[in-house]
Amino acid sequence: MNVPNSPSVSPTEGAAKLPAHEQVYQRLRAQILFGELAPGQAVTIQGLVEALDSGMTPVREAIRRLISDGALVFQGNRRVSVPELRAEDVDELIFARKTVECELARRASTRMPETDVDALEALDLTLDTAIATGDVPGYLALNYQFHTELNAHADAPILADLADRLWLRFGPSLRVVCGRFGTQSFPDRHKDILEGLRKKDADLVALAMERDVLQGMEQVRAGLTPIN
Amino acid sequence: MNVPNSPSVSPTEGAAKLPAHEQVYQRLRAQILFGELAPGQAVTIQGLVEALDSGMTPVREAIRRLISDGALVFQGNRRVSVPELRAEDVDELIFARKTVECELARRASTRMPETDVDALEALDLTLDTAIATGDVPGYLALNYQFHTELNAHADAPILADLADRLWLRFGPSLRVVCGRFGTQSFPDRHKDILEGLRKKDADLVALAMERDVLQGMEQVRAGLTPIN
DNA sequence: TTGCTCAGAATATGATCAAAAATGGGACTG
DNA sequence: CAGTCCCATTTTTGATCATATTCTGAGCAA
Repeated sequence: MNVPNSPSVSPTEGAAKLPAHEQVYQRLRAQILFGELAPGQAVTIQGLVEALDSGMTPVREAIRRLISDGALVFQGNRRVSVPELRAEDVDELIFARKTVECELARRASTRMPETDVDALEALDLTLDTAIATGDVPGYLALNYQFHTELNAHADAPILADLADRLWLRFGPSLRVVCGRFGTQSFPDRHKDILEGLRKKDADLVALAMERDVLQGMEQVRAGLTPIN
Repeated sequence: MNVPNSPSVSPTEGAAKLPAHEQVYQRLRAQILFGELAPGQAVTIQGLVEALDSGMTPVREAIRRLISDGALVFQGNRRVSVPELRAEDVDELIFARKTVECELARRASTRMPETDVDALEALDLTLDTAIATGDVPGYLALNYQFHTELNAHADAPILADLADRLWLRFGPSLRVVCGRFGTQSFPDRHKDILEGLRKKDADLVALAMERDVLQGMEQVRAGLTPIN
């Protein structure tokens, strides 16, 4: 799931040219999205400076961006931590994801060329093996990638951006769910989505997406820490 | 060792409670939201350091946050500027605002106490005078405040956050429209919204909000620069 | 318990380095 | 001979870091 850091091959272009604050942002973002940082966990600037072997300024900028993303919360005093999801938050996320991601799926169904559907299906097969083998990090990364690539084909950058932000909010909790129940409990609707994409049936895709979102979010709700 | 506590009176200033990067963020955000920065205008760090008489780090962090908000865009090379809205963007914004803000209005209609509806109505009266007198900055600020306070009463922080972000995207363009057509061309639906809030009629509020959003966004669409 | 002190972390500044845009001179072409 | 294009120089701006300053919260003493 990581970007292959091979700056030796392509000297002119590649990940090595990204500024440090961008690299720190991407890494931290991935860590949050895939649950390497637990909900409620404190995040300190100097801790990240040491952990990521970076300077202080890039870390600060990355943290600001992630706070704005809703992926981190600023706790009044100067403390920053990974947010903990509440039951009411899940209701909002369900509504927002249903409307935004269904619309994105609808748009993608009319714009996605056949070859890209093939690629998405191949991705979904890899996802299935990750589920079968209980590979939690792989499952989280591939599931996210499935939805992200679908959204990217909707040709709607603002909506895709909204969807991306929503994922950042429940990413840490999703990981908790997987840790508690395993990957077996995630019967997704990706096959239905793919079928709809092949038929270019927007309604079918939207319906399948709605079910996929609902199933995923109900799992998240079930995995919320009851009170403490 | 410091001088013992005398925090009662501060001799030099009174508003030093917020950290500098927060102050810079609020100011820049307001400038973008209310169109003091034109779409397409370049934003430089050092320019802001001089203009706001601040250090480099606070400006830098504020810019990162605003990029994450979608209020500024990072233009590949290290340049940052105020984004220019395109016709397709308006379509997305219409969809997103309609779904998100209508839901927020729906929720607010069942939760907003009578006294707060009164306050909102008073705000709307001030807004009317701003429209009548052609006070563009006042109109923009009060209109934003009307919607923000309504959203705040929905008890849905995630959705309210999404809505706030959407406003940042079309704020600069809204100012352009006002500069071109004046405030007279904005017949809002606030009266209908208020009526629905009084009756606690969620459907009525949602319908009025949908019309208000549509009217506003169509104005924005009409004011897009048709060049290139 | 209350108040003081102190260690440590966050905030903010300015300097330094690097990169990109702007500028200007020179050569080439019409 | 004039205009234009290209490339090197200059200058502006962004990125990063080391360091000083401020603030928070915990520990200790009365």
